[in-house]
Amino acid sequence: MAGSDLFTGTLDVLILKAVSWGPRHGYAIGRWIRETTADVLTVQEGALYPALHRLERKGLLAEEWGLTDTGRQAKYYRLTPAGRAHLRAELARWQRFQHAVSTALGTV
Amino acid sequence: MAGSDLFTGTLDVLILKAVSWGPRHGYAIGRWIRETTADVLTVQEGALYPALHRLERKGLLAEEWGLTDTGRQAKYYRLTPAGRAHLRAELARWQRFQHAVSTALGTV
DNA sequence: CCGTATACCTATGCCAGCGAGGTATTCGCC
DNA sequence: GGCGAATACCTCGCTGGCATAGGTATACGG
Repeated sequence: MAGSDLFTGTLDVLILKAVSWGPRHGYAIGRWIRETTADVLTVQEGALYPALHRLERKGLLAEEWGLTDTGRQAKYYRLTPAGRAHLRAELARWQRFQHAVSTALGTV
Repeated sequence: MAGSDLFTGTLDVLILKAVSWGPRHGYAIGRWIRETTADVLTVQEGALYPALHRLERKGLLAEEWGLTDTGRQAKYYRLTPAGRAHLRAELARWQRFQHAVSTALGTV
Protein backbone atom coordinates (compact mmCIF):
# COMPACT_ATOMS: atom_id res chain seq x y z
CA MET A 1 0.00 0.00 0.00
CA ALA A 2 1.01 3.63 0.30
CA GLY A 3 2.23 3.74 3.90
CA SER A 4 4.04 0.71 2.45
CA ASP A 5 4.96 -2.53 4.16
CA LEU A 6 3.95 -2.98 7.75
CA PHE A 7 0.68 -3.61 6.06
CA THR A 8 0.80 -7.31 5.25
CA GLY A 9 -1.83 -9.18 7.16
CA THR A 10 -3.46 -6.01 8.42
CA LEU A 11 -5.60 -5.60 5.34
CA ASP A 12 -7.88 -8.52 6.17
CA VAL A 13 -8.79 -7.33 9.63
CA LEU A 14 -9.35 -3.79 8.34
CA ILE A 15 -11.75 -5.11 5.72
CA LEU A 16 -13.64 -7.18 8.26
CA LYS A 17 -13.89 -4.17 10.53
CA ALA A 18 -15.17 -2.03 7.66
CA VAL A 19 -18.22 -4.24 7.22
CA SER A 20 -18.81 -4.87 10.92
CA TRP A 21 -21.62 -2.29 11.09
CA GLY A 22 -23.38 -3.51 7.99
CA PRO A 23 -22.83 -4.39 4.33
CA ARG A 24 -20.47 -2.25 2.30
CA HIS A 25 -19.26 -2.57 -1.26
CA GLY A 26 -15.61 -2.96 -2.20
CA TYR A 27 -14.91 0.51 -3.41
CA ALA A 28 -16.46 1.99 -0.27
CA ILE A 29 -14.35 -0.29 1.90
CA GLY A 30 -11.21 1.06 0.26
CA ARG A 31 -12.42 4.61 0.77
CA TRP A 32 -13.29 3.92 4.40
CA ILE A 33 -9.79 2.62 5.14
CA ARG A 34 -8.20 5.64 3.52
CA GLU A 35 -10.49 8.09 5.29
CA THR A 36 -10.45 6.66 8.81
CA THR A 37 -6.68 6.53 8.70
CA ALA A 38 -6.39 10.05 7.33
CA ASP A 39 -4.60 8.86 4.20
CA VAL A 40 -1.95 7.02 6.20
CA LEU A 41 -3.18 3.74 4.69
CA THR A 42 -4.16 3.61 1.04
CA VAL A 43 -5.31 0.26 -0.25
CA GLN A 44 -4.40 -0.47 -3.84
CA GLU A 45 -7.24 -1.96 -5.84
CA GLY A 46 -4.92 -4.73 -6.93
CA ALA A 47 -4.74 -5.72 -3.27
CA LEU A 48 -8.29 -4.91 -2.23
CA TYR A 49 -10.34 -6.98 -4.66
CA PRO A 50 -8.24 -10.14 -4.41
CA ALA A 51 -8.46 -9.80 -0.61
CA LEU A 52 -12.25 -9.58 -0.76
CA HIS A 53 -12.44 -12.70 -2.92
CA ARG A 54 -10.08 -14.47 -0.57
CA LEU A 55 -12.20 -13.63 2.47
CA GLU A 56 -15.31 -14.69 0.62
CA ARG A 57 -13.73 -18.02 -0.31
CA LYS A 58 -12.83 -18.52 3.33
CA GLY A 59 -16.45 -18.02 4.29
CA LEU A 60 -15.78 -14.90 6.32
CA LEU A 61 -17.63 -12.58 3.96
CA ALA A 62 -20.80 -13.05 1.90
CA GLU A 63 -21.33 -11.07 -1.27
CA GLU A 64 -24.48 -9.79 -2.93
CA TRP A 65 -25.15 -7.38 -5.76
CA GLY A 66 -27.04 -4.25 -4.88
CA LEU A 67 -27.48 -0.58 -5.68
CA THR A 68 -25.56 2.34 -4.24
CA ASP A 69 -27.18 5.59 -3.10
CA THR A 70 -26.50 6.98 -6.54
CA GLY A 71 -28.11 4.04 -8.30
CA ARG A 72 -24.99 2.22 -9.43
CA GLN A 73 -24.45 -1.52 -9.41
CA ALA A 74 -22.07 -2.60 -6.67
CA LYS A 75 -21.14 -5.83 -4.94
CA TYR A 76 -21.97 -5.62 -1.26
CA TYR A 77 -20.07 -7.63 1.34
CA ARG A 78 -21.33 -8.53 4.78
CA LEU A 79 -19.87 -10.45 7.69
CA THR A 80 -20.85 -14.08 8.08
CA PRO A 81 -21.06 -15.43 11.65
CA ALA A 82 -17.67 -17.06 11.08
CA GLY A 83 -16.39 -13.70 9.85
CA ARG A 84 -17.56 -11.96 12.99
CA ALA A 85 -15.86 -14.54 15.18
CA HIS A 86 -12.73 -14.21 13.09
CA LEU A 87 -12.82 -10.43 13.44
CA ARG A 88 -13.00 -10.71 17.22
CA ALA A 89 -9.98 -13.01 17.25
CA GLU A 90 -8.02 -10.82 14.85
CA LEU A 91 -8.70 -7.71 16.92
CA ALA A 92 -7.24 -9.45 19.96
CA ARG A 93 -4.28 -10.60 17.88
CA TRP A 94 -3.66 -7.08 16.61
CA GLN A 95 -3.68 -5.72 20.14
CA ARG A 96 -1.20 -8.32 21.34
CA PHE A 97 1.01 -7.69 18.34
CA GLN A 98 0.78 -3.92 18.56
CA HIS A 99 1.56 -3.91 22.25
CA ALA A 100 4.50 -6.27 21.81
CA VAL A 101 6.09 -4.22 19.04
CA SER A 102 5.50 -0.89 20.76
CA THR A 103 7.08 -2.22 23.93
CA ALA A 104 10.10 -3.53 22.06
CA LEU A 105 10.52 -0.29 20.14
CA GLY A 106 9.96 1.82 23.22
CA THR A 107 7.22 3.76 21.51
CA VAL A 108 4.65 3.01 24.17
CA MET B 1 6.98 -15.85 12.41
CA ALA B 2 5.09 -17.32 15.33
CA GLY B 3 2.59 -14.55 16.05
CA SER B 4 2.30 -14.97 12.30
CA ASP B 5 1.60 -12.36 9.69
CA LEU B 6 1.28 -8.79 10.80
CA PHE B 7 5.00 -9.18 10.98
CA THR B 8 6.18 -8.32 7.49
CA GLY B 9 8.17 -5.14 7.44
CA THR B 10 8.34 -4.98 11.21
CA LEU B 11 11.33 -7.28 11.41
CA ASP B 12 13.78 -4.72 10.04
CA VAL B 13 12.94 -2.01 12.53
CA LEU B 14 13.04 -4.50 15.40
CA ILE B 15 16.52 -5.59 14.34
CA LEU B 16 17.74 -2.01 14.10
CA LYS B 17 16.32 -1.28 17.52
CA ALA B 18 18.01 -4.36 18.96
CA VAL B 19 21.44 -3.01 18.08
CA SER B 20 20.71 0.60 18.95
CA TRP B 21 22.45 0.36 22.33
CA GLY B 22 25.53 -1.34 20.97
CA PRO B 23 26.70 -4.27 18.83
CA ARG B 24 24.85 -7.55 19.11
CA HIS B 25 25.25 -10.80 17.22
CA GLY B 26 22.49 -12.36 15.17
CA TYR B 27 21.44 -15.11 17.52
CA ALA B 28 21.23 -12.63 20.41
CA ILE B 29 19.09 -10.30 18.30
CA GLY B 30 16.60 -13.10 17.73
CA ARG B 31 16.58 -13.90 21.43
CA TRP B 32 16.09 -10.24 22.33
CA ILE B 33 13.04 -9.94 20.10
CA ARG B 34 11.50 -13.05 21.58
CA GLU B 35 12.22 -12.00 25.13
CA THR B 36 11.19 -8.35 25.01
CA THR B 37 7.92 -9.35 23.40
CA ALA B 38 7.30 -12.11 25.92
CA ASP B 39 7.24 -14.78 23.20
CA VAL B 40 4.58 -12.92 21.20
CA LEU B 41 7.08 -12.51 18.37
CA THR B 42 9.40 -15.37 17.47
CA VAL B 43 11.78 -14.74 14.60
CA GLN B 44 12.57 -17.75 12.47
CA GLU B 45 16.24 -18.09 11.63
CA GLY B 46 15.31 -18.41 7.97
CA ALA B 47 13.94 -14.90 8.22
CA LEU B 48 16.48 -13.43 10.62
CA TYR B 49 19.76 -14.11 8.85
CA PRO B 50 18.63 -13.05 5.39
CA ALA B 51 17.26 -9.86 6.98
CA LEU B 52 20.61 -9.13 8.61
CA HIS B 53 22.42 -9.58 5.30
CA ARG B 54 19.87 -7.38 3.60
CA LEU B 55 20.36 -4.58 6.11
CA GLU B 56 24.10 -4.95 5.82
CA ARG B 57 23.93 -4.69 2.03
CA LYS B 58 21.83 -1.56 2.40
CA GLY B 59 24.54 -0.01 4.54
CA LEU B 60 22.36 0.22 7.65
CA LEU B 61 24.33 -2.35 9.60
CA ALA B 62 28.04 -3.13 9.77
CA GLU B 63 29.26 -6.59 10.68
CA GLU B 64 32.36 -7.77 12.46
CA TRP B 65 33.45 -11.11 13.92
CA GLY B 66 33.98 -11.22 17.63
CA LEU B 67 33.76 -13.39 20.70
CA THR B 68 30.77 -13.91 22.97
CA ASP B 69 30.95 -13.92 26.76
CA THR B 70 31.33 -17.68 26.59
CA GLY B 71 34.17 -17.51 24.10
CA ARG B 72 32.28 -18.49 20.98
CA GLN B 73 32.75 -16.97 17.52
CA ALA B 74 29.85 -14.73 16.56
CA LYS B 75 29.19 -12.08 13.96
CA TYR B 76 28.43 -8.78 15.63
CA TYR B 77 26.26 -6.17 13.99
CA ARG B 78 26.25 -2.47 14.80
CA LEU B 79 24.31 0.50 13.49
CA THR B 80 25.95 2.67 10.86
CA PRO B 81 25.11 6.38 10.91
CA ALA B 82 22.74 5.73 8.02
CA GLY B 83 21.23 2.90 10.02
CA ARG B 84 20.60 5.15 12.98
CA ALA B 85 18.90 7.73 10.79
CA HIS B 86 16.85 4.98 9.21
CA LEU B 87 15.83 3.68 12.61
CA ARG B 88 14.59 7.11 13.63
CA ALA B 89 12.49 7.35 10.49
CA GLU B 90 11.13 3.83 10.86
CA LEU B 91 10.15 4.45 14.47
CA ALA B 92 8.11 7.45 13.38
CA ARG B 93 6.58 5.39 10.59
CA TRP B 94 5.64 2.64 12.97
CA GLN B 95 3.95 5.10 15.30
CA ARG B 96 1.95 6.62 12.45
CA PHE B 97 0.97 3.18 11.19
CA GLN B 98 0.15 1.81 14.60
CA HIS B 99 -1.97 4.80 15.48
CA ALA B 100 -3.81 4.69 12.16
CA VAL B 101 -4.67 1.01 12.44
CA SER B 102 -5.66 1.21 16.10
CA THR B 103 -7.94 4.13 15.34
CA ALA B 104 -9.57 2.30 12.44
CA LEU B 105 -10.03 -0.85 14.48
CA GLY B 106 -11.26 1.05 17.49
CA THR B 107 -8.66 -0.57 19.71
CA VAL B 108 -7.20 2.71 20.89
C1' DC C 1 30.64 -38.62 25.70
C1' DC C 2 26.37 -37.33 24.35
C1' DG C 3 22.46 -34.34 24.19
C1' DT C 4 21.21 -29.56 24.35
C1' DA C 5 21.93 -24.89 23.59
C1' DT C 6 24.48 -21.74 21.02
C1' DA C 7 25.70 -19.68 16.55
C1' DC C 8 25.80 -19.52 11.82
C1' DC C 9 24.00 -20.49 6.97
C1' DT C 10 20.95 -21.23 2.49
C1' DA C 11 17.65 -23.24 -0.90
C1' DT C 12 12.86 -23.83 -1.97
C1' DG C 13 8.31 -22.39 -2.23
C1' DC C 14 4.30 -19.77 -1.06
C1' DC C 15 1.53 -15.85 -1.24
C1' DA C 16 0.34 -11.02 -0.16
C1' DG C 17 0.64 -6.77 -2.05
C1' DC C 18 2.22 -3.54 -5.98
C1' DG C 19 2.02 -1.80 -10.53
C1' DA C 20 -0.26 -1.59 -14.57
C1' DG C 21 -3.33 -2.59 -17.30
C1' DG C 22 -8.56 -3.12 -18.63
C1' DT C 23 -14.19 -2.26 -18.78
C1' DA C 24 -18.47 0.26 -17.78
C1' DT C 25 -21.46 3.67 -15.69
C1' DT C 26 -22.74 8.14 -13.66
C1' DC C 27 -22.08 13.04 -12.74
C1' DG C 28 -20.72 17.72 -13.38
C1' DC C 29 -19.38 21.09 -16.44
C1' DC C 30 -19.00 23.76 -20.48
C1' DG D 1 -24.33 17.09 -26.73
C1' DG D 2 -19.85 15.83 -25.28
C1' DC D 3 -15.97 15.03 -22.26
C1' DG D 4 -13.28 14.40 -18.23
C1' DA D 5 -13.37 12.86 -13.52
C1' DA D 6 -15.09 9.92 -10.18
C1' DT D 7 -17.22 5.62 -9.19
C1' DA D 8 -17.10 0.57 -9.31
C1' DC D 9 -15.41 -3.61 -10.76
C1' DC D 10 -11.67 -6.88 -12.46
C1' DT D 11 -7.04 -9.61 -13.58
C1' DC D 12 -2.20 -10.50 -14.79
C1' DG D 13 2.69 -10.55 -13.79
C1' DC D 14 6.27 -9.44 -10.71
C1' DT D 15 8.73 -8.78 -6.52
C1' DG D 16 10.18 -9.84 -2.13
C1' DG D 17 9.57 -11.30 2.76
C1' DC D 18 8.81 -15.04 5.48
C1' DA D 19 8.16 -20.15 6.70
C1' DT D 20 9.88 -24.63 6.12
C1' DA D 21 13.42 -27.56 6.28
C1' DG D 22 17.39 -28.70 5.87
C1' DG D 23 22.74 -28.24 6.96
C1' DT D 24 27.57 -27.24 9.84
C1' DA D 25 30.25 -26.43 14.01
C1' DT D 26 31.41 -25.33 18.82
C1' DA D 27 30.71 -25.08 23.95
C1' DC D 28 28.60 -26.79 28.09
C1' DG D 29 26.39 -29.82 31.50
C1' DG D 30 25.63 -34.30 33.31
